Amino acid sequence: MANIKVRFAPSPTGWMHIGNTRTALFNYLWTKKMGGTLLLRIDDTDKVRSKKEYEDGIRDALTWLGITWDEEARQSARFDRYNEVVEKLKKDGRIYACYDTPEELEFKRKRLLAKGLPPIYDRQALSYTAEDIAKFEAEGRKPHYRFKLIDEEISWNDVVRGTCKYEASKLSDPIIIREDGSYLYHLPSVIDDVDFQITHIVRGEDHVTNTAAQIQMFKAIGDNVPTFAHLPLLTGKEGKLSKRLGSLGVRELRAEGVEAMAICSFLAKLGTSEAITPFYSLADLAQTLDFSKIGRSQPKFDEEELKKFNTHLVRNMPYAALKDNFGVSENFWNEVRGNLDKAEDIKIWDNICNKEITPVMEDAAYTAQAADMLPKGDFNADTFNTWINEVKATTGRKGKDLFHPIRMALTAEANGPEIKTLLPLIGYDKAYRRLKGERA
RNA sequence: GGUCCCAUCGUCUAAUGGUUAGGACAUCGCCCUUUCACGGCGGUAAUAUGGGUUCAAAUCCCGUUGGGAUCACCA
Repeated sequence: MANIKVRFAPSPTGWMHIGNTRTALFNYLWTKKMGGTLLLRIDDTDKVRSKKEYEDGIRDALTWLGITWDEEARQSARFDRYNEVVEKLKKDGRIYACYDTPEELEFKRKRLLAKGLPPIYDRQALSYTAEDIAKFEAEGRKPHYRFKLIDEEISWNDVVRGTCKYEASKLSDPIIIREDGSYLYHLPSVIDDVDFQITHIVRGEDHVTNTAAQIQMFKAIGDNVPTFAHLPLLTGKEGKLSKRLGSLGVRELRAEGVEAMAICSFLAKLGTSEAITPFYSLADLAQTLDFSKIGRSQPKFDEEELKKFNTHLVRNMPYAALKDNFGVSENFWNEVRGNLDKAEDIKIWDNICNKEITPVMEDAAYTAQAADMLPKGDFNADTFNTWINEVKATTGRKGKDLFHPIRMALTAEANGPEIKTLLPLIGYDKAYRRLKGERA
């Protein structure tokens, strides 16, 4: 399987979300594992809905996730090429003009559905007479164009679904050019896949019937049909579909402190027979990619589980994997990370150990007394035990009464890393002053 | 409604005709820890349903039920 080439083809009509990300990720991981190339193709044939801001958003999200691409293409720049192919296909009789209005089509669909029939286009346009067409034109109607499916069985061997078969007669001839002359998704996508020599198409399962129609397009244009891999779609907690818009955005997750590698590790393993475990680089993750381990049923994506997983990943994160070390040392990170919920929470502890805080005084007289017993000089790992034993012996306190006022004075937080490890980080001066109730 | 796909612990899944139905996450308990965690150890917990086929079915076949996709002048 030499020189694989895949593509991620988002349409800039919305933000990157979890479903998109999963598709992009699988494409990316596969190129990394196989040494292939990834094309980022902006599918902006829909001029009305495509927006620069969404396109930028997609790039930002991919970049933040660590998903890089080798080549780039834009469909709106390739209309001349599409026109060329359309001319050929028209000559071949594979593309035909239709004059139905959207209302007429809608009506036909509803009628078929009401009769319990599949809402497939009836191909009335294929039997237009010259008079019919002249009449439509006289009415000022503009044609839209359909791709004519050949009535035969279409089959392919899907990397995740195995052998797939469709009867073309059960499918509608897809509309490929709108009444206003603009292109719809199906054909340009195929032309690009041919021109950019895409070898494998990895996309969501929602595309399987498109694949059937598109295989005929590939054959009509040339002879190279790429290999397909259709990933089962993610569902939401309540079984609702979480595809496309309306599902969770990458930007939101990022803003909530979810690590890029948490998203990638989670999405790469969800729905596979492998355990979801933290990976700290996409390169490592890529080595574990195996399409044969992807199940065929639809996994549930639960945002809460992702967040729990993120916490787990952060608490085990090596210093080297930190994108932003927030100005703390490796030693500091290792001492504190086990208590973090999000990586940026390290700032809270940096603040406590290295900046100024106002102590919380639960028992000022007691902590002041304890302050005077603090060993002078540099603190080390044993300092706490020595000190607390003396405090215990002197005051007769024990348990919560012994520790809690000290923790609150020292850190102003009820929970956190052991005071034993914190004390050397805070140092004598700050510790003494905080125990005395001073801001330090 | 047509077509296609799916159905094992709460969740993701393993077991390709013979297993005490395994693992991971979550959960619960214990240990560690004079906090919260991290970590270690252990427990609870599943083959949707009805028929076949077979000495033997989670596994093969048919039906039912349930879920999803698609059938757009979206991608």
